[in-house]
Amino acid sequence: MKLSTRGKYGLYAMVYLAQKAEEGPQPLRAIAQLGLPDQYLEQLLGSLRKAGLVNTVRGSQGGYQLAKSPDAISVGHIIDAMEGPLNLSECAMEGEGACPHSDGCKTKRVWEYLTDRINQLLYSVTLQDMLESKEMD
Amino acid sequence: MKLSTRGKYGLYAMVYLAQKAEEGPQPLRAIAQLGLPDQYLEQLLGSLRKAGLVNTVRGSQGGYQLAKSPDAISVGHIIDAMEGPLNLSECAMEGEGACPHSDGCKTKRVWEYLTDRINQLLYSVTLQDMLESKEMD
DNA sequence: CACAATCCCGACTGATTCAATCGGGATTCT
DNA sequence: AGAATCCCGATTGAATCAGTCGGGATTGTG
Repeated sequence: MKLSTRGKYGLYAMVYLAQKAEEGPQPLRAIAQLGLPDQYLEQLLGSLRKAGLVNTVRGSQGGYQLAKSPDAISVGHIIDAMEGPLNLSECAMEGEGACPHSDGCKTKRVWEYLTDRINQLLYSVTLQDMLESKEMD
Repeated sequence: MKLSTRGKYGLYAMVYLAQKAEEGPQPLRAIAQLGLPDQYLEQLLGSLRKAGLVNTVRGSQGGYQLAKSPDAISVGHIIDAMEGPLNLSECAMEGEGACPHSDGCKTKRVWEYLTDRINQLLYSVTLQDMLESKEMD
């Protein structure tokens, strides 16, 4: 079970933007210096923008910048924007229709519990924490 | 971000086997009554067997049974068997080669931290807990 | 022994997702 | 006007996923 490159690249880009937060909008090219394919990165930044995590300035001298302060943006926000909501069981999403399995859906409760806990964890680590290289234990 | 059906079906099957732990080996057909495609399920049980989580008895009257007691098998074991080890950054696996990114690999530490924490969580919930429908908070 | 029930296993297929590219359009600074 | 930039839908090739197929091996039962 691995994260896709979307999540990984997305976090790289966001950390970069957090580091340059005081320096005005960063053009795509600059971010892509991290070693990411730039046209692909452009797509990803589009998703981050739609999720309200980055702002863009168009035209010459334009670029991308964080839409909020680094302590208001967490890894969870980024993964959510890049890979869609974390949800271990689609069961947890179907409002309708009882679970058809004979275990009385014990599993459903577990997936919900685990999904919750993992989300708590992901939302608890912010870009600010990463910049400070906080010891996280 | 979702779990694949492998993980989900795998857990269903294991919960089923835990419930029937006292009743001898359960044939594939019986497990597939949960609503899982049986030939596919057969593959999955193969993986669970290779991971040492189930034993099989071949021949007539044969079937599958848990290889250990339900409190020795966790959701983490099952997901690991079904989907491979949880690893948010492939970076965490490459022993060689420094991370090429200019953020000094702050991200690597975060992925490692998160991977650890999520694993702790997954390995902390056992089949036994699920049978008892423990309140998990 | 023969047979049925069962597990074992590699090959295959169709659908979906992933990673990335392409081509062109719109905006804004100088 | 022109360059720098973001915007966006379409497309592609590869990988993975979900599931099927066909046949083989093992073992209890009559």
